[in-house]
Amino acid sequence: MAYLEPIGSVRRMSTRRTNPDFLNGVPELVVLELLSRRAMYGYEIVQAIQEQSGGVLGFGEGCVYPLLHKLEERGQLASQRVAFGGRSRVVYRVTTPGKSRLAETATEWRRIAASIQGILQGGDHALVPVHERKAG
Amino acid sequence: MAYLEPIGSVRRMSTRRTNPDFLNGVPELVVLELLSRRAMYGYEIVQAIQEQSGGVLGFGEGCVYPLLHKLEERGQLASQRVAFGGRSRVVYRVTTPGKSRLAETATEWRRIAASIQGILQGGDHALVPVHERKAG
DNA sequence: ACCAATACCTATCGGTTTGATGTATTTGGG
DNA sequence: CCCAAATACATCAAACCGATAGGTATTGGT
Repeated sequence: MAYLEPIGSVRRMSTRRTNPDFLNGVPELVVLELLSRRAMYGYEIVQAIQEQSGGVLGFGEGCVYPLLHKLEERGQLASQRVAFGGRSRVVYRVTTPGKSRLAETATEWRRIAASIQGILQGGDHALVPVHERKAG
Repeated sequence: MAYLEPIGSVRRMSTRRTNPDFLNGVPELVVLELLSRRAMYGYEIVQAIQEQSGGVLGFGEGCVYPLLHKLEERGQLASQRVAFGGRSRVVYRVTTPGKSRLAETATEWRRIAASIQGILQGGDHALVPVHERKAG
């Protein structure tokens, strides 16, 4: 059906983001956090993450959209289709369970980040050999 | 409790760790950091991660051993089999390329962690990146 | 008409971590 | 002495996640 032209291959700006690892679970946390401030639509979130992170984070649409769907399935987000200039956007907001989830994951993140930070700054002090024999 | 257990099925304490996500790439960073202080063997590293993180991190052997092999393949670690009381341990140390790698990933981690921290504390006042500082 | 940006979506690939299991040796308790 | 637990190495399947590349449609600028 397609014409012989690469009509589908819309050589676009590329949604690539080249994130540097360390990111498991972070998209969820960030999306919940951003949406907890105000309702947003998917495309907007993708850009907001880039901007608010100063370009450090850049989760593509292929990461964000499936995540939004998943969070909605879980009942942590709710969506609403909103007409906007003859066009429609799917606007998401955080539900009450979603707020709980955000609180949990944010706390968890701080714990873990602090722990890693501690190890990275551990330097030569706090150098305890692992010869602690189980005393019990 | 049948005593006729197959000899191989050693019902052990289970190496499960139940880490809470947020961890992609972190094992590598932590292993390089710990080894940069002093040479260690695998089993020791697994325990050191738990202890030095105050129990927050707990990467199992199934995570650490393959990681050690991978890092060695990359030339970022070097290993040496060391006899120890009729037993042998594989002791790892960080190579020069490994130290570079550690420096890179540690810097990267700080960038990302700071960014996420910023978003989590962002509230409504938009934080503007302050990387305009430049010597010269 | 064309192209870029906007706006939604899905599918697939690859890497990582989890959790289980295998194997062998040493140590400690009864 | 025997057994269980701890030590110490290793590998593997499944699951999960994010990166990347597609796919479709609308709008606005030139």
